[in-house]
This record gives sequence, C-alpha cells and structure tokens, in this order.
Amino acid sequence: MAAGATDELSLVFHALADPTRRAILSRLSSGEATAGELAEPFAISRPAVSQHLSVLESAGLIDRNARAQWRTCTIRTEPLDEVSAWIDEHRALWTERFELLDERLRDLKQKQQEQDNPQND
Amino acid sequence: MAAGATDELSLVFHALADPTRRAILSRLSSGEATAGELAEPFAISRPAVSQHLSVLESAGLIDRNARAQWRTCTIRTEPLDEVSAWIDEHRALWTERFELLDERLRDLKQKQQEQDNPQND
DNA sequence: CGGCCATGTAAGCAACTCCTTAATTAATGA
DNA sequence: TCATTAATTAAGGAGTTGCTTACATGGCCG
Repeated sequence: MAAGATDELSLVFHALADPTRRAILSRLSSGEATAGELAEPFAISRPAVSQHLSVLESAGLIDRNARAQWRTCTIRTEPLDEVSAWIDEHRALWTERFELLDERLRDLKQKQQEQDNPQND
Repeated sequence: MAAGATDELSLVFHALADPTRRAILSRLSSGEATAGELAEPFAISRPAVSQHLSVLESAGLIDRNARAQWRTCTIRTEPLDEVSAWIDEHRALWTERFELLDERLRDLKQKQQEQDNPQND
C-alpha cells in the first residue's frame, strides 16, 4: 500500500510532477515528434523516454499513433482542463477566505490602535 | 538517481498528486484546522497526516503556525498561481495548434472531395 | 512538579519510481 | 529473405513514498 493513486486527477498531477515529462510536453507543444526526436535532447536513454511517454499516455495527456515504425506523439488537452478546474475552484475559495482574513486583520489593527492611543479620539 | 525532483513546480505537482493531500487542502479551504481534526476523517494515523502536512509545507502550499500545542494549518495560494500559469501557457499553445490542425484537416478534406468529384467544378 | 494532552520524529517495511542494459517486436528496403 | 532502423518490453538496482508502530517533544492544568 504505497504511492499508487489511480484516480484520474492523481494520474495527471503525477505525470506533470517530473521535469523531463513537462519538457517533453513543452517540446510537443511546438509540434508532434517521434520518440527518438524526444529522447535526443534529454541525455537519457530511449527506453526511459518510452516509459515517460507511457506515463503521459496513461494520464491521457498524449496520444501515440503507431504510423509505420515511427510512433508519433500528439497532445491532448482534456486532462489539463480537469486540473485547471480543480485549481481554479480551490483558489477561488482560498482567495475568498484571505479577503475575509484581511478584513478581520484590518479590524483588529484598528481596534488595537484605538486601544493604544485612547486620547487620540 | 530516482524519483526526487526538487524544483518548485515538481514539488507542487507532486504534492497535489495524492487524493489524501488534496482532501486535506479541500478541508482547509473551509477554514484552518489542527492536525488532529485533519486526521480524523481520513482513516489513517496521525503521523501519516503529519507527513502529508510536511509534504504540503515543503511545496509551500500551507503554513503551520505552532500556537500552543495545537498546530493550526492555513493555506497559501502562490504555488497554485505558478501551476496555473504553467498550465494556461501550455494549453494556449496546444489549443492554437489544434486549431491549425483543424484547418489543415478541413483543407485536406475539401481537396479530397474535389479529387473524388472533379466534374463538380 | 508530574501526569496528560496534541503533535512531531524515528525506524522499519512493502510498493512504487526512474534509470539502466539486454532482448524483443515491427516495418523498411536492398 | 535478411540486415537495418525505430521503438517497446523485460529484468534488475538505487532511491522514494506512504504507511505503520514506538518513542520523543513541548505546552497545559491538577
């Protein structure tokens, strides 16, 4: 019972939690590429890249079309939308809370100032 | 040389790649809480929660203020902003590419139709 | 001060991650 | 058909993760 969370959101977050995989996605942003082209700039072996691609594929972040002996990769945006939605939802809540907190802090500060200098009234 | 990526973005994504940690953050969205309060609904031990909180703290996602013997946790939004920025940037690029691809596909389809029915000119 | 709290740290274990090299699959072209 | 090219799968190792059960820390109240 260890690090294996299998729900979709966890898979996507996990896939994005690796600099190599993010770099691969960045590379794919500017156009589809073969596994070999992706492996070249990263100073890791071809199989390592293959495994990274499998992780990205499991997370639904890329498609691998086996055309001839060249497997070209393309990107899918849907999982990112889900991630974005999660983040936006929670950030909205938190920001709301922070504004409330800010207000409360301002109130406190004001009250404290009034206490510190009661003659200033 | 294994699973340890130490850059900030990786830390945040990794921290979010666990359902328990996301649930903790959700719980904290509705107000600060102590470690004990957070541990209760999750059916895991207190130390386990403590470790999850450490991960979230390392990623900069929460603050732990040691007030008395109750350590209350509060949320920070800055890391989420970074994550959002990364996602938005890349999704924008991909969407752009998809629109280009769509166009190309429409062009191809049209040309093919013209080839299939040359007399329709 | 000494016994309770709530919490964090340490040690240990099974499962997983990411990398490697070696063997395998699959399509191309002489 | 057989060597070549491109990529994945298999096997194995160093290091992490996430959980557990003890143990240690530090503030509270009798």
